Amino acid sequence: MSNSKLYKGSLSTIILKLLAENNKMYGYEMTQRVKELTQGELTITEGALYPALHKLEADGFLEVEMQKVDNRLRKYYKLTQAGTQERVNRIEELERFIETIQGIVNPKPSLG
Amino acid sequence: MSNSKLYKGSLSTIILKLLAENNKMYGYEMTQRVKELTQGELTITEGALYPALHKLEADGFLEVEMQKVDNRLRKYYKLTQAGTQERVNRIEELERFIETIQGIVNPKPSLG
DNA sequence: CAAATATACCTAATTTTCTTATGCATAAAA
DNA sequence: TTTTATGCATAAGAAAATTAGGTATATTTG
Repeated sequence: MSNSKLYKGSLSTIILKLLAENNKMYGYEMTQRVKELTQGELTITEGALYPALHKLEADGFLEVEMQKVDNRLRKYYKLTQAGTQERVNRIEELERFIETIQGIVNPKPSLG
Repeated sequence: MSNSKLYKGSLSTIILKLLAENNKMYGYEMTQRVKELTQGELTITEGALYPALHKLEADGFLEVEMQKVDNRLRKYYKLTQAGTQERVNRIEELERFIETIQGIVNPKPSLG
């Protein structure tokens, strides 16, 4: 039941935000963290996550570091300097969107 | 400058919300209303709007009424009964998304 | 009066960003 | 031993935008 719809365009912002708070994370870890943070409301699918990570890396916002744990390979991502700046922009944009859409969904009556 | 990004998936919710408050509206009017409501922050492009209106109509959520004003044709849309219900669902979904994403962007520290 | 802007609709090509469905591999649990 | 969990990946397809046109009338501006 439930499971909030992921509005297209918000995923990479979520990734940048997670990495800003955790220094380095690997893909699978992100899917689990989002489940925790949202009490299961939001599920990041791997089909969406991995291509998004690759794109952020190609754009120079993330850098990669491989690590073997329990004989399984993990691909750790962390923010580059450009990624740190991009995160600020994206969060700002997301917050502006939320304010903006609340101006439509919960319009304040004009004064006067 | 500015102009908030429209997260993909939110447009039809905006349309349903506008029609719930204005009984009937035509496309061009919606683009202007959104500009007003958001102080120019959000611009609904016609390339996005018209296909979205057609889809909502095809899905049975909107009905159409033509009207000629000043020798120009207007296509007024209004909610059907199904559309009125759909509006409730979509607004709910959007608000759940906003709460959910704020749980990620502004996570509350766990108690204890 | 001519040109630009505003009003009003539309669509087609392309791009972005998902979902769904796979595939591979190792480890732990049932 | 089969399922679930961990961990990566991609490919086909769908959804929903952007961008860039097109048509037509009315109004404003230089």
